[in-house]
Amino acid sequence: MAEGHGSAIGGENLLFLTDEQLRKGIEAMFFAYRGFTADPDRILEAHGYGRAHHRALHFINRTHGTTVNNLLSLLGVTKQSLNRVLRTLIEDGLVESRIGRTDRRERNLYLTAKGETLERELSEAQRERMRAAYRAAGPQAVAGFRQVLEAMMDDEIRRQYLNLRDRRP
Amino acid sequence: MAEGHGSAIGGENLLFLTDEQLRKGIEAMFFAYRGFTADPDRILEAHGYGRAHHRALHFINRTHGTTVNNLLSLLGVTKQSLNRVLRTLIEDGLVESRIGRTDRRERNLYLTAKGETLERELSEAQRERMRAAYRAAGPQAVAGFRQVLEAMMDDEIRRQYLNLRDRRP
DNA sequence: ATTTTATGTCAGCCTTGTTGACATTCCAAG
DNA sequence: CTTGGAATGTCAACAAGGCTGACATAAAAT
Repeated sequence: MAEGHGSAIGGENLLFLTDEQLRKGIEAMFFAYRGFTADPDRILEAHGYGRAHHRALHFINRTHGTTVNNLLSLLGVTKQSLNRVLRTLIEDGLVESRIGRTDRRERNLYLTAKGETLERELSEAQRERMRAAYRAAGPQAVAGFRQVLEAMMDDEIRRQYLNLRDRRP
Repeated sequence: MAEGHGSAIGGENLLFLTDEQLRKGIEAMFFAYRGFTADPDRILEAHGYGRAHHRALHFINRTHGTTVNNLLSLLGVTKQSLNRVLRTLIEDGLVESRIGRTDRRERNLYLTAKGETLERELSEAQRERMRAAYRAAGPQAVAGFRQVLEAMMDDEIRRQYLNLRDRRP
């Protein structure tokens, strides 16, 4: 299968990329993502939630008071799909939905104390795995890891990702 | 990124990792994985398949003649779940299932010409994205990327991942 | 001869994605 | 003030793709 296409040759920073190397990268993404979600998944299951709940909790915690629309574009799902998850989180008292002050059509979303507790439990498990991986790989590897991941995102998503810096009040 | 993150302090290879840096890594994984699957997803949709079919095609292509059990442990799903996908791929003439020669209980799985065509279409789209990301990030980044991803895998999965090297006949 | 293994299959359930339709609320333009 | 459109919520229905449990078959292993 197509060995020997995709080779960059020459001057400075060019890579010699075989399809085999690229495939290993693809497989690494696939398997690593499994590890990446494994710990939160276990915690979520114990609480009767799924990954969708985790994502909502994460980004509500990340950008306090975010609107539903903003959350939708971050998560990349339909409002109906998000709404189902959001409803259970609100019913269970993990998320608070406040009517917008300036625009009363909007809802501003916040974690309750209970929601923050679960979010912290989830993110600490995930951070711990990330921390261990970072330590094992070393500082230079970490920088490269982030660079490649950012380059892999769709443009619009990358913009949103970068805008998430230091937004917390 | 990489402004002052991943700074090595103290003795050898120690990292100073803030929760904020770890969170950016977590979000990078989440968003990058979306990009990672975006191109194949579009192709799959046009053919009436889903990600599960892609994964099966990938690993059958990767390890020609693999058994169902082996595929199961690579994919990390139940046989019922895999079987549903596999059945449609066989019915559609993308995959061939041959009775094992030494052990006739086993089924050895192969891509047909048609299956190889789709697999190549999918993997070329995915490789192209990976190649672009690698080029944008540079060789050092690529090495780091792989190191962090490997460190993030569960041990058993990493073993399987490493065993996939150079297995192709 | 019996047990175990590998596989397939049926049935049913859950999560989480989708579309479509429709109601409500409210800002903003005419 | 009325009306159009935007933001949100909700209901219904459907699909993909996970899961469990139960059961069948063939073949290997004991």
